[in-house]
Amino acid sequence: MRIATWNVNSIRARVDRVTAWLERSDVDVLAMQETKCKDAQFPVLPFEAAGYEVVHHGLNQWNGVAIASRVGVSDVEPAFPGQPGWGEPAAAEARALGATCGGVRVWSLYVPNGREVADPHYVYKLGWLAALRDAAKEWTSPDAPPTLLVGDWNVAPRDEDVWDPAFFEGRTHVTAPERDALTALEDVGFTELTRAYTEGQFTYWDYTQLRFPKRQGMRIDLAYGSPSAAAHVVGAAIDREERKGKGASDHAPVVLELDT
DNA sequence: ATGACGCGGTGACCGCGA
Repeated sequence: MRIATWNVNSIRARVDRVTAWLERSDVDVLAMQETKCKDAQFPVLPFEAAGYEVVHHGLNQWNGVAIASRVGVSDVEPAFPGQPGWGEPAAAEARALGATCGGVRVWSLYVPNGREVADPHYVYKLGWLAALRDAAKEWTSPDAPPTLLVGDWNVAPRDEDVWDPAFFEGRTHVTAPERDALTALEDVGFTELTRAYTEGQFTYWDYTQLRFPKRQGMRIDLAYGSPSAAAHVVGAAIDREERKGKGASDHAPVVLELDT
């Protein structure tokens, strides 16, 4: 089974590219982030024509997460247990969608950006990741299905995961508390699954400043697996070709290969 | 070649992304 994650940066602007990629990539499940639309606006027909069912969670033009699957989708959850909200008063955002596809529990996650270290959004980001860790504790028990947490984590786990650590000094995505929040996932039994197969590669390049042709990117799109999921991983790849050309998302798709 | 930001919604700008 092949499972991919991709921050598509608006599914309505990108649906032709995304479905064309699906049709030639032999991917069974695609987790998408930043669909930027409400459920009724999601273009399901092109996915169905390609042979995929789609579940989507979108409340407005911000955020939005989806899962397309050609191996079934069941037990859909539009948030993880304890997921914090944002705003005054705090309200749930469309940043997490869980579904069981081909026997694997897949979570499509769009972690809050954080904006700046001094911004309340940064506090929200850390709280969101802490709550996810608490929920994930329950997903490593022997009777839980193999679980994958995939998406745009908005954290570069190591210095080598950004093109210039000095550029990011004092900025979000690289701070110790953010990195510790990912380590905490490992402490409850999850393992990052893509790095071993994609060393030195990035998943995101800013649209500005010629970041992509200059190879100035970040590794922020990651896949964490529970022990029973990690045991089945036999490969991973970042499809950098998809960042090229007019109409590309600023993120590349990340593909995970399982021996199931 | 991989090339100088791009979404959506609103209203001819702005919020947001990272």
